[in-house]
Amino acid sequence: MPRKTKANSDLSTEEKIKEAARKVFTQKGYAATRTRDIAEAAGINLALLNYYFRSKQKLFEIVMSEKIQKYFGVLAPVLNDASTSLETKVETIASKYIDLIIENPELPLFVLSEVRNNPEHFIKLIEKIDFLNQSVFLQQIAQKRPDIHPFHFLISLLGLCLFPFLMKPALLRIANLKEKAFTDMMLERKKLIPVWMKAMLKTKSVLPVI
Amino acid sequence: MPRKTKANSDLSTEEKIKEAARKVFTQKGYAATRTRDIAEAAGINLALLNYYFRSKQKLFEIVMSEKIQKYFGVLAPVLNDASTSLETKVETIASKYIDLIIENPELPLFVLSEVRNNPEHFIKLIEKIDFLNQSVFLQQIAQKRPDIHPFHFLISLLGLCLFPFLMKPALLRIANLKEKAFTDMMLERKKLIPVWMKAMLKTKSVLPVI
DNA sequence: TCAATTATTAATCATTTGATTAAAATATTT
DNA sequence: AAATATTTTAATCAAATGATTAATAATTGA
Repeated sequence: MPRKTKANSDLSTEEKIKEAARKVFTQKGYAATRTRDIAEAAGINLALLNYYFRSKQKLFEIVMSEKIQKYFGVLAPVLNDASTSLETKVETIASKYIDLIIENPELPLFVLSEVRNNPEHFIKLIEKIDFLNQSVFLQQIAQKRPDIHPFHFLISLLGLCLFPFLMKPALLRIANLKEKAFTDMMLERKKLIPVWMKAMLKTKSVLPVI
Repeated sequence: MPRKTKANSDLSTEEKIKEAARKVFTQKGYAATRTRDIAEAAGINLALLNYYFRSKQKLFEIVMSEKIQKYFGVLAPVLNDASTSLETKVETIASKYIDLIIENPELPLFVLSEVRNNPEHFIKLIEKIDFLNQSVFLQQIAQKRPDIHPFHFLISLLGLCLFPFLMKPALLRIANLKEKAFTDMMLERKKLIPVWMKAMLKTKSVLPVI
């Protein structure tokens, strides 16, 4: 067993493994990742992986937890801030989210894939974001557009931010973009999305009243 | 070798395997799928899989090709129709796409994951949609909004259609939706998205002129 | 310093898994 | 029906892979 009791000066091995795991898992997904890949990427002996983290699964869960926290942690405080306007929230979310994902471009697809493959791992994490239902953000939307389910707008906002990163490989090829040009476009979207969302919230009602 | 020369009355075995492969591959992704899973789902002996399709990889490529064709095949004719307005195109795409995905809800994530894991498999297929660059659709957008890269709008449109399906598992849980309610929301989006896109295309310019 | 603890390594295990083989069953042709 | 071709099955192989073990090295605490 690895010791955890003592303040060990050199955390590097354990951290190296986690770092490598983050990288390989996010790149290839759980099933396609071999523990040997992680060991190699970390520059450590394969057995050390099991020494520090019992199993591939355990290591994955740790890395995953952190990722999800990062993924949704950005949202929570913004969405529940009663002191800011809806418009401000949209601006903040678009800006923070796009920045976050520019630095973790593989995160969205990774999370979505793994939620699909192992939904049970995410029950706890999803419970953490149950606050969303009662969030100030959704209330503000509902107030402005009582005719449309507020989740329509939340999904749209997230989709406008995230989807380009999901399409990135295809996009680079089809639109003939370089990495830099793609990033620039995503930075542009930080300005575009709030404007778009504002316009979307203003549109006339088209859904039948029930 | 399976014979292919003769008009065999009973295609069922080969087709059963493909059907099962479609299902299991799209549900779990390539790496997490075991040929035994497919065989079991198809109710056939494992060896038959290799008898009809040499290898897991070959079977996957066949199934994949068909899926992608379906995925992008809907777009092509619509995007290149010079006789319809931009608005009409947006309506048609939103409507057709959402219908398509309601019937293949796992398709988007499957395609995106596999493009990530094996981009080389998709080079040919991506070449097929190179027409997009010169498509009437993009030209119409560029004409209406010369200040914004037309791909911004294409991505947004696709994102608004597809992203809810990617988020579906989380959404059902968080928004407390049932399957039916989710589908209804997606049908609503067929009306909402064209209205939204129209509003987005009308917004005032916010990007700096270069 | 030296015993005890912790970390690391190489070798190996056991299971999973894609694929093959040889024999049996079924269908087709003559 | 006999011969031939095709399909299906059970058994098995070989490689990959997650995990363990036993020995060694390094570190720590007395």
